[in-house]
Amino acid sequence: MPFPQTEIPGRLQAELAARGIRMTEQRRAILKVIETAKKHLAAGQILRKAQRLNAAVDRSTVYRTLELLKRHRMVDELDLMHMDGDGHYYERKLARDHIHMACLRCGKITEFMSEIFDSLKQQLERDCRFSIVVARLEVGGYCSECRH
Amino acid sequence: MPFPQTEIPGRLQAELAARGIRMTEQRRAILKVIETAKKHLAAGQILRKAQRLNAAVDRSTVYRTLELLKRHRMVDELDLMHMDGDGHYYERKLARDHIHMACLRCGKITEFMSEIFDSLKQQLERDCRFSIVVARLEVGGYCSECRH
DNA sequence: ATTCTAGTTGCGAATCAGTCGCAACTTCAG
DNA sequence: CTGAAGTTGCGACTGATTCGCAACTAGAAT
Repeated sequence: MPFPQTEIPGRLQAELAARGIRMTEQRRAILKVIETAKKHLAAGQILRKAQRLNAAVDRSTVYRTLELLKRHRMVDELDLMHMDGDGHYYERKLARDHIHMACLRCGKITEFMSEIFDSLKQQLERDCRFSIVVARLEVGGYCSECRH
Repeated sequence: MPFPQTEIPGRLQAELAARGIRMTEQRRAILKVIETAKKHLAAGQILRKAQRLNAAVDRSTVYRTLELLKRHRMVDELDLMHMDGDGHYYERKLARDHIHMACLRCGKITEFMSEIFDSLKQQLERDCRFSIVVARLEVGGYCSECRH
């Protein structure tokens, strides 16, 4: 994730509290997994990691919590060009959107922030009179090491 | 789809032929459905429409043909922000990429071409030394009629 | 501290999109 | 017209995600 160091531990928990959402042991475990993730995690991986913190965490609770976090725009759901099956990946939503580039050969995911991307979103808001809630730009191709 | 009028009927079929790919009745039906589609179709809808042209078309043939077309970059696979379930949508790939905006209230999909989008892709190629094969920008939010 | 209730959970069954193995069938080059 | 390679239908299967429901709990009100 870009600039993870700008994140405060427990931030997600605090944000949920601020919105008056109930905290449970299970949610705490899941939030911690998402906050400390070093890469994009699929739901199944979040489940396994959360269970290491609290063995009681159930699959459906993970899905329900992800749903909750999505609804509150605290995580983004990614496809990462379906590099591996049809599942989704999740990441903490940060202040600024970024682009995901997936290398079709080595599978590496590269993240990139761009002023041009920001302008493009402004253009959509302005020229299409569209009020953006989420914007997801995913690119598939070959990274600098893999393009032949 | 933008500028459908620039498309020649039977174009997909011709392109497959040009690549030395075998043509079958089933594929003809599926290609026709995709070419004449007025909106983005999910695999199941493509199946039903293709079966009207040729009752023998099977679900797996639809999926296998979509896979083939994706491999040859003749269709793009979209999620359309998962407005309805987790399935995918398909559309004929045209010369120029475009952006998909999905209204979270009315469900309308708006397509938009943008020079800024083109520049952004160039920036990724240049600054990240990334060789783009597919780029998918999907935006969720509220369209001009639905933003309160 | 105790009570109460709306919100949350685990469970297991269900759903749903997409995949696969295989034998039968077609396409099309020669 | 023939044969090999490519394609198909079928039905079983997978893997991700959802759901109904009874039991449980967080946290506000007492």
